[in-house]
Amino acid sequence: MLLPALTTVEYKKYDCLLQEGQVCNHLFFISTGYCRAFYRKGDQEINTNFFFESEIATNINSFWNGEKSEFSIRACENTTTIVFDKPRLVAAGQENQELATLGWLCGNQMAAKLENHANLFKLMTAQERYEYVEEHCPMMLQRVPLNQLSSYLGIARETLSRIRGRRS
Amino acid sequence: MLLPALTTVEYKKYDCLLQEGQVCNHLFFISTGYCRAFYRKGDQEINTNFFFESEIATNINSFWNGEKSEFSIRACENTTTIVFDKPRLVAAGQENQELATLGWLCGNQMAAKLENHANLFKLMTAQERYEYVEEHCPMMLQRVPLNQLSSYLGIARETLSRIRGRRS
DNA sequence: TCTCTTTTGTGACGATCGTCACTTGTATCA
DNA sequence: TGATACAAGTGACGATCGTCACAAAAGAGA
Repeated sequence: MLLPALTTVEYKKYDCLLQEGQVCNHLFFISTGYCRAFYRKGDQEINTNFFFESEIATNINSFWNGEKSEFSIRACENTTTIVFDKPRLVAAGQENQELATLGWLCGNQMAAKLENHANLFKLMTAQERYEYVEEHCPMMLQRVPLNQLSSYLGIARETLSRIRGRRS
Repeated sequence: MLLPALTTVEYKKYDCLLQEGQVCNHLFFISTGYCRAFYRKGDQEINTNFFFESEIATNINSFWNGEKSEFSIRACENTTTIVFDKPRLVAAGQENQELATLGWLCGNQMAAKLENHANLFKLMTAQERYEYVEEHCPMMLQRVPLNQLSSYLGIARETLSRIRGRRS
């Protein structure tokens, strides 16, 4: 029942999954690779999220409410995704109760992730935030270049470099 | 169809809607008053969220996944809520497709709120965060005491007091 | 109205972090 | 493999913000 809503799509490094200003009509389930969500602020990019294998990359607001996205999503490696098309997903959801729950599962996962992340800033200092990621998402440190990570953690690239140096 | 799942409950100021360590089995729709969600960190409380009229207060993770809540929710004023009971809500959802969507509407609203909040810290300085709230949630400044607001904005109480002084 | 408590304001000082400028290291690709 | 671009490390300096201590103001209750 789901099959018609699914497509496998490959993105090359730097390719755009979602462009700022567009409406997001897809859920991207990441099979391999990873990607990042970022805002533009003046002449720089601020990373607000990273999506790795088995996570769903999307702009929930844009997807459900049809609003234009304020951020872009780009592949950071060559990335294979399983794309859920919105109209077809909705159609499938009409026929099957189970599929409808996919919607809130997705929102749920996203909310949990965002809440954790927001709390990093309220509960911890810059150094503690780094150590948190070190412990809970070591993969992130291995795969995401430091200059990309810095805006995600709200720390200047130079400071992040020094924090890392301090503890090895 | 929804009626059996609904109860009106009144909470007095300081009353507890959700206790840290408990599983959250309710959605609290706020009719009047407001409440706050907070973590305990050492001997202090860190506010992570405020819920005002027409918003739904809950711990989404705990509600959907049955995990113990890591934070508490307390009334900050005498507060009237419409409580959605989980088992009854699920039962109603079985019979009616429309009701099932309530689940992701709620998660969706929460995710949007959390995302905005997380971005405050990555995109803005302390002063800009204050100005953002001043512009987008002026009610918060009027109703939430400054010492409660400070942890929500990740700013020391004293600094927040000075920021406010600077701009009047 | 008068305590007692809570909230807010203010000064001084130090720690942390951001910024700028530059160097070093590491990919990438013709 | 050499040239170019990108990523990461480093030093110096200043701005911002947190912390501590205390004073003023505002509420709450008897």
